[in-house]
Amino acid sequence: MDRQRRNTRTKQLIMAILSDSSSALCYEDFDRQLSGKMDKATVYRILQGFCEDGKVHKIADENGKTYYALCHHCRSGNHDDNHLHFRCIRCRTISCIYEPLVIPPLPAGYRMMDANCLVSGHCPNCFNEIAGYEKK
Amino acid sequence: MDRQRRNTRTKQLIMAILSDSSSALCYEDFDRQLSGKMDKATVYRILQGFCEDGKVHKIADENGKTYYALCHHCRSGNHDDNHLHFRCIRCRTISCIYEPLVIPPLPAGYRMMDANCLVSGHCPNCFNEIAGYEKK
DNA sequence: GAATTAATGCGACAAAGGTACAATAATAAT
DNA sequence: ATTATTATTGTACCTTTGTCGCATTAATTC
Repeated sequence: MDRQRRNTRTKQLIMAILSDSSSALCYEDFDRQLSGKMDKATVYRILQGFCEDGKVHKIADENGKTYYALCHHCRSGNHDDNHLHFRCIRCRTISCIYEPLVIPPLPAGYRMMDANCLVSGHCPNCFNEIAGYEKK
Repeated sequence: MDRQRRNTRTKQLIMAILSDSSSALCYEDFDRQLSGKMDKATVYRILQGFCEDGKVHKIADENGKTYYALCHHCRSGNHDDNHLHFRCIRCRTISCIYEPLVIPPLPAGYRMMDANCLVSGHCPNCFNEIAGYEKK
């Protein structure tokens, strides 16, 4: 029998922060928005729980730091987050890109079960700002 | 003027380990093959240097642990490792897949500069073993 | 062989995250 | 509404992965 989840204030807060954000968030982002009022362990445990429930997925950046973003089409224990993630090298934000991701056929014998892609470059916002500066 | 590299015994050993391996290696792998004789900091620094020189590239796994593999077409300061990396969920090895990787066109405004893909599943070896067991 | 300076070993340190356990607070049961 | 149950939280501490400063060692150059 599964352990029952309880709908606590902290979980609601964290879920609200996730819903309000257009980009993926790391622990520090949550801590800042929670004004440091919640313990580190609690925040990590809640995010971990959301992942187990299929509500949130993890994204590992180039340095291994973990970011969290809401899932759109996942079910508990059956994540389907094989979409692209984009890291802007200027503003550092990571966001989900929901274009269908086509992984090329793998060499004979490989069986793919999951894909995790982090593309980096300039996001539209930053690209515009850079272009703006150049024109001046 | 760049700081000159010196061709030390340790560097040769680490390069030999990399050349002999068909999969990407993490610090522990190097440490084991060096029988724990080299200091942690030294090993990390050498690997870091190889990366700067375009000889080696880093791969971050799902948990942020770093793996290292030889580069094939990179120049110093100009890495071109946008190939797929494959993590076998059974034997845990990570290997480079040199099939051309086609990133789908990004939404308007995004400028891609680099891509990092970690696909996971079963490698040919493990898939065969699993299939073998099922038939018995 | 001597001088120069890159590389190494050592110890301490840092960031990201997890764990054990007692205290607290959602739910369920009465 | 009150009590019982047990999920959740806070606290303190630990682990893993990796970095830094600095004195010592060893490749290169002269």
